[in-house]
Amino acid sequence: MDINLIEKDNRIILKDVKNFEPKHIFECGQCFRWNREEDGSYTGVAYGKVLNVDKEGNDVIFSNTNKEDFEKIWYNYFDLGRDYDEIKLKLSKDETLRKAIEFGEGIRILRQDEWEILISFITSANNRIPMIKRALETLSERYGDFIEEYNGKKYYSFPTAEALNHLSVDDIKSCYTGFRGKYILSAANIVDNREIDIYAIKNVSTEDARKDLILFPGVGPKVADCIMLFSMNKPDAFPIDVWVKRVMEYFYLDEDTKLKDIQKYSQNRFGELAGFAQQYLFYYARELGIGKKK
DNA sequence: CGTCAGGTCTCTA
DNA sequence: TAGAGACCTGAC
Repeated sequence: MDINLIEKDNRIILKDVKNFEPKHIFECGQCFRWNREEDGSYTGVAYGKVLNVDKEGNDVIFSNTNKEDFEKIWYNYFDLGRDYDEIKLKLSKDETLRKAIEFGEGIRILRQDEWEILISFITSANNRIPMIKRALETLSERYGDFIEEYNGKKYYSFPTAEALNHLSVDDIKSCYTGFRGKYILSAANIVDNREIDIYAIKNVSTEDARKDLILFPGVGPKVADCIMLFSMNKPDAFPIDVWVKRVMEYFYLDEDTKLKDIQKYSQNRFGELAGFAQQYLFYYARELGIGKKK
């Protein structure tokens, strides 16, 4: 995407940006450490930096940053090199997706850190979003590094595998992780001891990456697909959570379709763009409560 | 008080 | 190989 950017006063302004809506990006279920401010902007931490993102008209404003970090971190993080017009055009041939895309037109898939996403989605299993956020924030406050205070709030980086590997299960459980604490510690152990190189998995095929990820305890097919989609640039991954299951059954399939059959159907129907379809459908389903039983 | 939430693990047939 | 139960925790 062509970027027309202005740098001033510790800000980067991207002029006339299409396919970029902070609410859609930060609330489509892919990230847990971005929070809405009173003015409607979002502040979050990624790659050890604090950033505030806002939109004014068609301009996107990144505050608390500079051109160097924009080029080094944020351009890639926000997937700004990808042509979302083309993706939307292809997916819009499907009538349900056309509506979902219209609804979440500003979604982009973030390119997040593999380790952080591994732990984040292990934490997400059978959990609620506010609880997941609280657990990850607590882990960061206690075991990450203090970065800076921004608008009166203190921000911490996500703890490293090494930092977590030094802890006991009870330390990790006391961060509201519940029964997932043992999985988190185990993942820290595996990554810190380099039994699995979490940063090399993206280099193998989606099918092989899924097999590698499932070796981590607490990682099943759904969490593996989240990790691949949200941190490994594998857009053919299609995580099926309760919302996606509901929306797929509601629009495309019978009730009580088995996960494996939904997986097959989606892969077949959406192919290389399945992950993007998943994001539009998830946001559409969750915001509208589609298929939710009373 | 049960139920349930961004699933996965364990055990059984 | 498939299906049932258990599982931290807290909000309803």
